[in-house]
Amino acid sequence: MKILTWNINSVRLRAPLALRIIAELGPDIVCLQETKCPDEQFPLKEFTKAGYGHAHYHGMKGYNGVAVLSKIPFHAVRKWDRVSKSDCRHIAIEINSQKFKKPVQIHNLYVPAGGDIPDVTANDKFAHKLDFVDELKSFFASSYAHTDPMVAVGDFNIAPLEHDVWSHKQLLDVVSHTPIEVEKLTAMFESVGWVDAIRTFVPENEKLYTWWSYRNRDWKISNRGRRLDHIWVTEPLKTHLKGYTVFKEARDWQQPSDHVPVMAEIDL
DNA sequence: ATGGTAGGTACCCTA
Repeated sequence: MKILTWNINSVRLRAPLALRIIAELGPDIVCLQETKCPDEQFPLKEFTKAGYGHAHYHGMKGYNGVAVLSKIPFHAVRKWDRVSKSDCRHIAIEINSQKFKKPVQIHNLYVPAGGDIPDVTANDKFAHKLDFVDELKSFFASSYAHTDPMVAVGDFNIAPLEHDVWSHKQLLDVVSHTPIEVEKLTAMFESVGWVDAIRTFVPENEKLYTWWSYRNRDWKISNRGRRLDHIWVTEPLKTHLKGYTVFKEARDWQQPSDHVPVMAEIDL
């Protein structure tokens, strides 16, 4: 089972790129963030034609939005408001697996970016981001057990490790890598004993990025990246992890997203 | 220290 996550930054503009990614990587389940698309305008037909006939999406006009597209059937579709906002950042599905007695929960998350100033009193968006991660921590801790088979993917907008950013020192005061954000994400990580699936394949002392700003003359030459996109699994799935892809070449395509697709292969 | 780009919407917001 291949599960792919990608911050697509407009699904209407980049559905053709999503189809190209699908053709090259062959994921079973595709989780998108920043679809920026109301549900009634979602380009479902293009994905259905490509074999992704099962869909669950939750979007709004202009901002945010998350979607799950799948080759295989799923059930128990859910969506949540977070931090008292209906801003389309958290949905989930369940799939049946022969390997586990319980269905596997798959959560698709778009954590708020948090604005520019890393100060909750000066910046409401930063406060909202921290509250959002706090709420996810409580949600996972109270809703699930460490023994539940689960996957959480998405744009978490936080690069927790020193080598998840191009310069740990220079980004300590930059939103996405501040100690308070890392502390909150770590608490969420511990809520149900998540495992960082991609870092089981790439050692922590190796640089790994999934996002490069649009605001660089040449993203590849400056290579000031961050690892903002994640795939986490719970302990029961850890020994079932078979491989990963960070599809960097998609950053070089025409009209790219600033995020690249991240995929994990899990024996389910 | 600064400003740089992109998408959606409506001429400014968020990233």
